[in-house]
Amino acid sequence: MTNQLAAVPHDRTHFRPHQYLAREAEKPAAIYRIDEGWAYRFRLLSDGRRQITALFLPGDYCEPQWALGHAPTQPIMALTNVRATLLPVGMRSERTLIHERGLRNALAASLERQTNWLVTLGRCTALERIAHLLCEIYERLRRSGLTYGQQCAMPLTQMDMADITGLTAVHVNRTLQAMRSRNLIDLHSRWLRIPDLAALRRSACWA
Amino acid sequence: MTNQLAAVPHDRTHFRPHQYLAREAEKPAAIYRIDEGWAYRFRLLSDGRRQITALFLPGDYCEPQWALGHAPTQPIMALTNVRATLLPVGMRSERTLIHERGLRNALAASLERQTNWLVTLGRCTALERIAHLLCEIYERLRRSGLTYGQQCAMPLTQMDMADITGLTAVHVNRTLQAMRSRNLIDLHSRWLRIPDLAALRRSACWA
DNA sequence: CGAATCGTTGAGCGAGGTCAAGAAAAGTGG
DNA sequence: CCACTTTTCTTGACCTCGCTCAACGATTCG
Repeated sequence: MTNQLAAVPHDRTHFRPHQYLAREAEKPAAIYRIDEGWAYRFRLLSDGRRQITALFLPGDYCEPQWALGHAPTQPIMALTNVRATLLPVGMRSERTLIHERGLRNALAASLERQTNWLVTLGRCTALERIAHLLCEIYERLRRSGLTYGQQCAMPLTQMDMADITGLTAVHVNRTLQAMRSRNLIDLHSRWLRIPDLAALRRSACWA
Repeated sequence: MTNQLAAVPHDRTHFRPHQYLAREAEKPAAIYRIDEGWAYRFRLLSDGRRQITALFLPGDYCEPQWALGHAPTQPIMALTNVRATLLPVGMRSERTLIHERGLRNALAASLERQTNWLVTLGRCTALERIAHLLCEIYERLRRSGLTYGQQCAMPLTQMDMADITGLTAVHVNRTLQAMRSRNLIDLHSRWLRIPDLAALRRSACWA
Protein backbone atom coordinates (compact mmCIF):
# COMPACT_ATOMS: atom_id res chain seq x y z
CA MET A 1 0.00 0.00 0.00
CA THR A 2 2.96 2.24 -0.51
CA ASN A 3 1.23 3.89 -3.42
CA GLN A 4 -1.78 4.78 -1.39
CA LEU A 5 0.41 6.33 1.22
CA ALA A 6 2.31 8.32 -1.33
CA ALA A 7 -0.97 9.48 -2.80
CA VAL A 8 -2.19 10.90 0.51
CA PRO A 9 -1.91 14.71 0.50
CA HIS A 10 1.71 14.31 0.46
CA ASP A 11 3.27 15.31 3.73
CA ARG A 12 1.29 13.63 6.48
CA THR A 13 1.82 10.24 8.00
CA HIS A 14 0.63 8.00 10.79
CA PHE A 15 2.17 5.49 13.23
CA ARG A 16 0.62 2.90 15.51
CA PRO A 17 1.87 2.20 19.04
CA HIS A 18 5.26 0.43 19.05
CA GLN A 19 5.93 1.39 15.46
CA TYR A 20 9.32 2.88 14.66
CA LEU A 21 9.46 6.50 13.53
CA ALA A 22 13.18 6.08 13.01
CA ARG A 23 15.69 3.30 13.38
CA GLU A 24 19.24 3.52 14.58
CA ALA A 25 21.81 4.66 12.04
CA GLU A 26 19.22 4.89 9.30
CA LYS A 27 19.09 8.39 7.95
CA PRO A 28 15.47 9.50 7.97
CA ALA A 29 13.96 11.10 4.91
CA ALA A 30 12.31 13.80 6.91
CA ILE A 31 11.89 15.56 10.18
CA TYR A 32 8.43 14.99 11.60
CA ARG A 33 6.25 17.54 13.20
CA ILE A 34 4.11 15.63 15.66
CA ASP A 35 0.51 16.72 15.22
CA GLU A 36 -1.02 14.24 17.61
CA GLY A 37 0.17 11.45 19.90
CA TRP A 38 3.36 10.70 21.81
CA ALA A 39 6.66 9.09 20.86
CA TYR A 40 9.98 8.41 22.55
CA ARG A 41 13.65 7.94 21.81
CA PHE A 42 15.42 5.14 23.66
CA ARG A 43 18.34 2.78 23.88
CA LEU A 44 18.20 -0.90 24.67
CA LEU A 45 21.26 -2.50 26.27
CA SER A 46 22.22 -6.05 25.42
CA ASP A 47 20.92 -7.38 28.74
CA GLY A 48 17.52 -5.80 28.27
CA ARG A 49 17.98 -2.61 30.24
CA ARG A 50 16.14 0.23 28.51
CA GLN A 51 16.59 3.95 28.91
CA ILE A 52 14.23 6.43 27.34
CA THR A 53 16.19 9.54 26.41
CA ALA A 54 13.52 11.83 25.00
CA LEU A 55 9.79 12.27 24.80
CA PHE A 56 8.04 13.77 21.77
CA LEU A 57 4.70 15.41 22.42
CA PRO A 58 2.24 17.08 20.07
CA GLY A 59 3.79 20.18 18.55
CA ASP A 60 7.34 18.84 18.88
CA TYR A 61 9.76 18.33 16.04
CA CYS A 62 11.23 14.87 15.80
CA GLU A 63 14.05 15.49 15.65
CA PRO A 64 15.51 18.92 15.10
CA GLN A 65 19.02 17.52 15.33
CA TRP A 66 18.53 15.60 12.10
CA ALA A 67 18.84 18.98 10.42
CA LEU A 68 22.47 18.96 11.48
CA GLY A 69 23.05 16.24 8.93
CA HIS A 70 23.67 13.23 11.13
CA ALA A 71 21.85 9.92 11.27
CA PRO A 72 19.94 9.14 14.46
CA THR A 73 21.92 7.06 16.95
CA GLN A 74 18.89 5.88 18.86
CA PRO A 75 15.59 4.55 17.58
CA ILE A 76 12.33 6.42 18.00
CA MET A 77 9.08 4.64 18.66
CA ALA A 78 5.46 5.65 18.83
CA LEU A 79 3.95 5.36 22.29
CA THR A 80 0.39 6.03 21.17
CA ASN A 81 -1.12 6.54 17.77
CA VAL A 82 0.83 9.34 16.16
CA ARG A 83 -0.10 11.67 13.33
CA ALA A 84 2.77 13.69 11.95
CA THR A 85 3.65 16.10 9.17
CA LEU A 86 6.78 15.49 7.14
CA LEU A 87 9.38 18.18 6.64
CA PRO A 88 11.69 16.72 4.00
CA VAL A 89 15.33 17.30 4.89
CA GLY A 90 16.59 16.41 1.45
CA MET A 91 14.67 18.91 -0.64
CA ARG A 92 15.74 22.09 0.98
CA SER A 93 19.35 22.29 1.92
CA GLU A 94 20.23 21.64 5.53
CA ARG A 95 21.49 25.17 5.62
CA THR A 96 18.07 26.45 4.86
CA LEU A 97 16.34 24.07 7.19
CA ILE A 98 18.35 24.87 10.27
CA HIS A 99 17.51 28.49 9.63
CA GLU A 100 13.92 27.90 10.43
CA ARG A 101 13.44 29.66 13.69
CA GLY A 102 11.08 27.02 14.99
CA LEU A 103 13.58 24.30 14.37
CA ARG A 104 16.43 26.19 15.99
CA ASN A 105 14.32 26.90 19.03
CA ALA A 106 13.17 23.32 19.22
CA LEU A 107 16.76 22.14 19.09
CA ALA A 108 17.77 24.52 21.86
CA ALA A 109 14.81 23.47 24.00
CA SER A 110 15.55 19.82 23.50
CA LEU A 111 19.17 20.36 24.47
CA GLU A 112 18.19 22.16 27.60
CA ARG A 113 15.68 19.52 28.64
CA GLN A 114 18.29 16.87 28.09
CA THR A 115 20.82 18.71 30.23
CA ASN A 116 18.25 19.02 32.97
CA TRP A 117 17.67 15.30 32.87
CA LEU A 118 21.36 14.67 33.35
CA VAL A 119 21.08 16.53 36.63
CA THR A 120 17.94 14.69 37.65
CA LEU A 121 19.31 11.25 36.80
CA GLY A 122 22.64 11.96 38.41
CA ARG A 123 21.57 13.67 41.60
CA CYS A 124 17.89 13.35 42.39
CA THR A 125 15.82 10.92 44.44
CA ALA A 126 13.04 8.78 43.01
CA LEU A 127 10.34 11.20 44.12
CA GLU A 128 12.21 14.17 42.69
CA ARG A 129 12.68 12.38 39.38
CA ILE A 130 9.04 11.51 38.99
CA ALA A 131 7.96 14.98 40.05
CA HIS A 132 10.30 16.43 37.42
CA LEU A 133 8.84 14.12 34.79
CA LEU A 134 5.24 14.94 35.57
CA CYS A 135 5.89 18.68 35.80
CA GLU A 136 7.72 18.68 32.52
CA ILE A 137 4.99 16.79 30.72
CA TYR A 138 2.24 18.94 32.16
CA GLU A 139 3.99 22.17 31.25
CA ARG A 140 4.89 21.08 27.76
CA LEU A 141 1.32 20.04 27.14
CA ARG A 142 0.03 23.26 28.61
CA ARG A 143 2.11 25.32 26.20
CA SER A 144 0.40 23.39 23.41
CA GLY A 145 -3.03 23.96 24.86
CA LEU A 146 -3.46 20.28 25.71
CA THR A 147 -4.21 20.64 29.39
CA TYR A 148 -7.67 20.94 30.87
CA GLY A 149 -7.51 22.88 34.08
CA GLN A 150 -5.07 20.98 36.27
CA GLN A 151 -5.34 17.86 34.17
CA CYS A 152 -3.68 16.27 31.20
CA ALA A 153 -3.27 12.96 29.44
CA MET A 154 -0.65 10.51 30.75
CA PRO A 155 -0.32 7.56 28.39
CA LEU A 156 2.98 6.40 29.96
CA THR A 157 2.87 3.12 31.81
CA GLN A 158 4.76 2.84 35.06
CA MET A 159 7.39 0.86 33.19
CA ASP A 160 7.79 3.72 30.73
CA MET A 161 8.17 6.15 33.61
CA ALA A 162 10.74 3.82 35.13
CA ASP A 163 12.75 3.79 31.91
CA ILE A 164 12.68 7.57 31.74
CA THR A 165 13.62 8.13 35.36
CA GLY A 166 16.18 5.35 35.62
CA LEU A 167 14.17 3.45 38.25
CA THR A 168 12.33 0.14 38.29
CA ALA A 169 8.63 -0.15 37.64
CA VAL A 170 8.08 -1.46 41.15
CA HIS A 171 9.76 1.51 42.71
CA VAL A 172 7.90 3.93 40.45
CA ASN A 173 4.70 2.36 41.70
CA ARG A 174 5.64 2.79 45.35
CA THR A 175 6.79 6.35 44.75
CA LEU A 176 3.60 7.27 42.93
CA GLN A 177 1.64 5.96 45.90
CA ALA A 178 3.70 8.11 48.22
CA MET A 179 2.98 11.11 46.01
CA ARG A 180 -0.73 10.29 45.93
CA SER A 181 -0.88 10.02 49.69
CA ARG A 182 0.79 13.42 49.97
CA ASN A 183 -1.77 14.82 47.55
CA LEU A 184 0.91 15.80 45.07
CA ILE A 185 -0.80 14.01 42.20
CA ASP A 186 -3.99 12.30 41.22
CA LEU A 187 -3.19 9.72 38.57
CA HIS A 188 -5.76 7.23 37.28
CA SER A 189 -6.36 5.43 34.02
CA ARG A 190 -3.91 7.34 31.88
CA TRP A 191 -5.02 10.68 33.22
CA LEU A 192 -3.08 13.07 35.46
CA ARG A 193 -4.44 15.75 37.75
CA ILE A 194 -2.08 18.04 39.64
CA PRO A 195 -3.88 19.58 42.62
CA ASP A 196 -1.03 21.98 43.38
CA LEU A 197 1.47 22.52 40.60
CA ALA A 198 3.71 24.74 42.73
CA ALA A 199 3.98 22.03 45.37
CA LEU A 200 4.80 19.42 42.77
CA ARG A 201 7.42 21.67 41.23
CA ARG A 202 8.98 22.23 44.62
CA SER A 203 9.29 18.51 45.17
CA ALA A 204 11.15 18.25 41.88
CA CYS A 205 14.26 19.73 43.46
CA TRP A 206 15.00 22.79 41.37
CA ALA A 207 11.55 24.23 40.83
CA MET B 1 35.10 30.61 1.98
CA THR B 2 36.20 27.23 3.25
CA ASN B 3 36.51 28.32 6.84
CA GLN B 4 34.46 31.34 7.68
CA LEU B 5 35.59 31.36 11.26
CA ALA B 6 39.17 31.64 10.21
CA ALA B 7 38.33 35.03 8.77
CA VAL B 8 37.17 36.33 12.13
CA PRO B 9 39.76 38.26 14.11
CA HIS B 10 41.17 35.80 16.60
CA ASP B 11 41.13 36.94 20.16
CA ARG B 12 42.71 34.64 22.64
CA THR B 13 41.95 34.43 26.29
CA HIS B 14 42.95 32.56 29.37
CA PHE B 15 41.24 31.17 32.48
CA ARG B 16 42.60 29.84 35.76
CA PRO B 17 41.18 26.83 37.57
CA HIS B 18 37.74 27.54 39.09
CA GLN B 19 37.28 30.61 36.94
CA TYR B 20 33.96 30.96 35.11
CA LEU B 21 33.97 30.79 31.34
CA ALA B 22 30.27 31.55 31.39
CA ARG B 23 27.66 32.24 34.01
CA GLU B 24 24.06 31.14 34.07
CA ALA B 25 21.64 33.23 32.03
CA GLU B 26 24.35 35.64 30.99
CA LYS B 27 24.64 35.70 27.26
CA PRO B 28 28.27 35.19 26.36
CA ALA B 29 29.94 37.45 23.87
CA ALA B 30 31.62 34.58 22.10
CA ILE B 31 31.94 30.90 21.57
CA TYR B 32 35.32 29.66 22.76
CA ARG B 33 37.48 27.22 21.01
CA ILE B 34 39.47 25.48 23.72
CA ASP B 35 43.09 25.39 22.70
CA GLU B 36 44.45 23.95 25.89
CA GLY B 37 43.07 22.79 29.24
CA TRP B 38 39.80 21.37 30.48
CA ALA B 39 36.50 22.94 31.53
CA TYR B 40 33.10 21.69 32.61
CA ARG B 41 29.46 22.69 32.64
CA PHE B 42 27.53 21.96 35.83
CA ARG B 43 24.54 22.65 37.99
CA LEU B 44 24.53 23.18 41.72
CA LEU B 45 21.35 22.32 43.63
CA SER B 46 20.32 24.38 46.62
CA ASP B 47 21.43 21.69 49.06
CA GLY B 48 24.90 21.48 47.57
CA ARG B 49 24.45 18.54 45.24
CA ARG B 50 26.45 19.12 42.07
CA GLN B 51 26.10 17.48 38.70
CA ILE B 52 28.60 18.02 35.92
CA THR B 53 26.76 17.89 32.60
CA ALA B 54 29.55 18.34 30.10
CA LEU B 55 33.30 18.26 29.76
CA PHE B 56 35.22 20.53 27.39
CA LEU B 57 38.58 19.25 26.22
CA PRO B 58 41.18 20.80 23.94
CA GLY B 59 39.77 21.23 20.45
CA ASP B 60 36.17 21.50 21.67
CA TYR B 61 33.87 24.40 21.08
CA CYS B 62 32.32 25.88 24.18
CA GLU B 63 29.56 25.88 23.42
CA PRO B 64 28.20 25.26 19.95
CA GLN B 65 24.64 25.64 21.19
CA TRP B 66 25.21 29.33 21.91
CA ALA B 67 25.09 29.75 18.15
CA LEU B 68 21.40 28.87 18.37
CA GLY B 69 20.86 32.20 20.02
CA HIS B 70 20.05 31.20 23.58
CA ALA B 71 21.77 32.13 26.81
CA PRO B 72 23.51 29.36 28.72
CA THR B 73 21.38 27.77 31.44
CA GLN B 74 24.30 26.32 33.33
CA PRO B 75 27.61 27.88 34.28
CA ILE B 76 30.90 26.73 32.81
CA MET B 77 34.07 26.61 34.85
CA ALA B 78 37.71 25.97 34.11
CA LEU B 79 39.04 22.78 35.62
CA THR B 80 42.67 23.47 34.76
CA ASN B 81 44.36 26.44 33.19
CA VAL B 82 42.54 27.07 29.94
CA ARG B 83 43.67 28.87 26.82
CA ALA B 84 40.92 29.59 24.34
CA THR B 85 40.22 31.42 21.11
CA LEU B 86 37.17 33.65 20.89
CA LEU B 87 34.68 33.29 18.07
CA PRO B 88 32.41 36.31 18.41
CA VAL B 89 28.75 35.40 17.99
CA GLY B 90 27.58 38.96 17.68
CA MET B 91 29.58 40.11 14.69
CA ARG B 92 28.29 37.76 12.09
CA SER B 93 24.71 36.66 12.10
CA GLU B 94 23.86 33.48 13.93
CA ARG B 95 22.68 32.18 10.61
CA THR B 96 26.15 32.34 9.27
CA LEU B 97 27.75 30.93 12.34
CA ILE B 98 25.65 27.81 12.56
CA HIS B 99 26.56 27.12 8.96
CA GLU B 100 30.11 26.55 9.92
CA ARG B 101 30.58 22.83 9.46
CA GLY B 102 32.83 22.42 12.46
CA LEU B 103 30.31 24.04 14.73
CA ARG B 104 27.46 21.95 13.39
CA ASN B 105 29.44 18.78 13.86
CA ALA B 106 30.48 19.80 17.34
CA LEU B 107 26.88 20.45 18.24
CA ALA B 108 25.80 17.07 16.93
CA ALA B 109 28.64 15.32 18.76
CA SER B 110 27.83 17.07 21.99
CA LEU B 111 24.19 16.10 21.66
CA GLU B 112 25.08 12.50 21.08
CA ARG B 113 27.47 12.35 24.02
CA GLN B 114 24.82 13.86 26.21
CA THR B 115 22.25 11.30 25.10
CA ASN B 116 24.71 8.53 25.85
CA TRP B 117 25.18 9.89 29.34
CA LEU B 118 21.45 9.78 29.93
CA VAL B 119 21.65 6.05 29.31
CA THR B 120 24.67 5.63 31.54
CA LEU B 121 23.25 7.66 34.42
CA GLY B 122 19.87 5.99 34.15
CA ARG B 123 20.86 2.39 33.69
CA CYS B 124 24.49 1.64 34.42
CA THR B 125 26.38 0.48 37.50
CA ALA B 126 29.16 2.46 39.13
CA LEU B 127 31.87 0.52 37.35
CA GLU B 128 30.16 0.89 34.00
CA ARG B 129 29.78 4.63 34.52
CA ILE B 130 33.41 5.17 35.36
CA ALA B 131 34.53 2.95 32.52
CA HIS B 132 32.36 5.00 30.17
CA LEU B 133 33.86 8.21 31.47
CA LEU B 134 37.45 7.07 31.13
CA CYS B 135 36.90 5.59 27.67
CA GLU B 136 35.21 8.75 26.47
CA ILE B 137 37.96 10.99 27.74
CA TYR B 138 40.70 8.81 26.32
CA GLU B 139 39.08 8.61 22.92
CA ARG B 140 38.30 12.29 22.72
CA LEU B 141 41.86 13.11 23.61
CA ARG B 142 43.15 10.57 21.14
CA ARG B 143 41.24 12.22 18.31
CA SER B 144 43.02 15.43 19.23
CA GLY B 145 46.39 13.74 19.35
CA LEU B 146 46.71 14.20 23.08
CA THR B 147 47.29 10.60 24.05
CA TYR B 148 50.67 9.00 24.40
CA GLY B 149 50.42 5.32 23.66
CA GLN B 150 47.85 4.00 26.09
CA GLN B 151 48.14 7.02 28.31
CA CYS B 152 46.56 10.41 28.72
CA ALA B 153 46.14 13.21 31.23
CA MET B 154 43.42 12.91 33.86
CA PRO B 155 43.12 16.16 35.82
CA LEU B 156 39.74 15.19 37.29
CA THR B 157 39.67 14.59 41.04
CA GLN B 158 37.62 11.69 42.33
CA MET B 159 35.04 14.21 43.44
CA ASP B 160 34.82 15.56 39.91
CA MET B 161 34.37 12.04 38.58
CA ALA B 162 31.68 11.50 41.19
CA ASP B 163 29.81 14.58 40.04
CA ILE B 164 29.98 13.45 36.43
CA THR B 165 28.89 9.89 37.10
CA GLY B 166 26.24 10.68 39.70
CA LEU B 167 28.10 8.82 42.45
CA THR B 168 29.87 9.86 45.65
CA ALA B 169 33.58 10.44 45.83
CA VAL B 170 33.95 7.57 48.30
CA HIS B 171 32.26 5.15 45.97
CA VAL B 172 34.28 6.37 43.01
CA ASN B 173 37.38 5.62 45.04
CA ARG B 174 36.29 2.08 45.84
CA THR B 175 35.25 1.47 42.25
CA LEU B 176 38.55 2.74 40.90
CA GLN B 177 40.33 0.32 43.20
CA ALA B 178 38.21 -2.52 41.90
CA MET B 179 39.14 -1.50 38.37
CA ARG B 180 42.81 -1.27 39.25
CA SER B 181 42.78 -4.72 40.80
CA ARG B 182 41.19 -6.08 37.63
CA ASN B 183 43.88 -4.37 35.61
CA LEU B 184 41.36 -2.29 33.73
CA ILE B 185 43.14 0.95 34.50
CA ASP B 186 46.32 2.36 35.89
CA LEU B 187 45.58 5.74 37.39
CA HIS B 188 48.11 7.72 39.39
CA SER B 189 48.84 11.36 39.98
CA ARG B 190 46.55 12.83 37.35
CA TRP B 191 47.66 10.36 34.72
CA LEU B 192 45.69 7.52 33.18
CA ARG B 193 47.02 4.42 31.48
CA ILE B 194 44.63 1.94 29.88
CA PRO B 195 46.34 -1.43 29.53
CA ASP B 196 43.52 -2.89 27.42
CA LEU B 197 41.18 -0.37 25.88
CA ALA B 198 38.91 -3.05 24.43
CA ALA B 199 38.44 -4.59 27.86
CA LEU B 200 37.67 -1.22 29.40
CA ARG B 201 35.20 -0.48 26.66
CA ARG B 202 33.50 -3.80 27.23
CA SER B 203 33.06 -3.03 30.90
CA ALA B 204 31.35 0.21 29.95
CA CYS B 205 28.20 -1.69 28.99
CA TRP B 206 27.62 -0.82 25.37
CA ALA B 207 31.09 -1.21 23.94
C1' DC C 1 57.37 23.73 57.11
C1' DG C 2 52.23 24.05 57.83
C1' DA C 3 47.61 24.10 55.58
C1' DA C 4 44.61 22.64 52.25
C1' DT C 5 43.05 19.46 49.27
C1' DC C 6 42.71 14.83 47.84
C1' DG C 7 42.78 9.86 48.42
C1' DT C 8 41.88 5.70 51.28
C1' DT C 9 39.64 2.75 54.54
C1' DG C 10 36.11 0.99 57.88
C1' DA C 11 31.47 0.40 59.91
C1' DG C 12 26.81 0.85 59.45
C1' DC C 13 22.76 2.16 56.95
C1' DG C 14 19.11 3.03 53.61
C1' DA C 15 17.09 3.94 49.01
C1' DG C 16 16.00 1.44 45.59
C1' DG C 17 16.38 -3.28 43.32
C1' DT C 18 14.86 -8.24 42.87
C1' DC C 19 11.75 -11.89 42.94
C1' DA C 20 7.30 -13.53 43.27
C1' DA C 21 2.45 -13.63 43.24
C1' DG C 22 -2.02 -11.95 42.80
C1' DA C 23 -5.51 -8.16 41.43
C1' DA C 24 -7.14 -5.03 38.16
C1' DA C 25 -7.40 -3.20 33.44
C1' DA C 26 -7.26 -3.48 28.76
C1' DG C 27 -7.21 -5.62 24.60
C1' DT C 28 -9.03 -9.84 21.34
C1' DG C 29 -11.72 -12.83 19.21
C1' DG C 30 -16.10 -15.43 19.08
C1' DC D 1 -21.91 -9.40 24.99
C1' DC D 2 -18.88 -12.69 27.05
C1' DA D 3 -14.67 -15.77 27.82
C1' DC D 4 -9.79 -15.41 27.28
C1' DT D 5 -5.29 -13.56 27.07
C1' DT D 6 -2.07 -10.07 27.87
C1' DT D 7 -0.58 -6.17 29.96
C1' DT D 8 -0.38 -3.23 33.83
C1' DC D 9 -0.69 -2.29 38.64
C1' DT D 10 -0.02 -3.54 43.45
C1' DT D 11 1.91 -5.61 47.51
C1' DG D 12 5.21 -8.28 50.42
C1' DA D 13 9.72 -10.16 51.74
C1' DC D 14 14.29 -9.84 51.20
C1' DC D 15 18.69 -8.13 49.41
C1' DT D 16 22.45 -5.18 47.66
C1' DC D 17 24.71 -1.40 45.72
C1' DG D 18 25.98 2.71 46.77
C1' DC D 19 25.62 6.42 50.54
C1' DT D 20 26.91 8.48 55.10
C1' DC D 21 29.89 9.55 58.60
C1' DA D 22 34.29 9.53 60.37
C1' DA D 23 39.07 9.11 60.72
C1' DC D 24 43.51 9.06 58.92
C1' DG D 25 47.28 9.09 55.22
C1' DA D 26 49.18 11.15 51.12
C1' DT D 27 49.89 15.04 47.98
C1' DT D 28 50.25 19.47 46.72
C1' DC D 29 51.30 24.10 47.41
C1' DG D 30 52.29 28.37 49.54
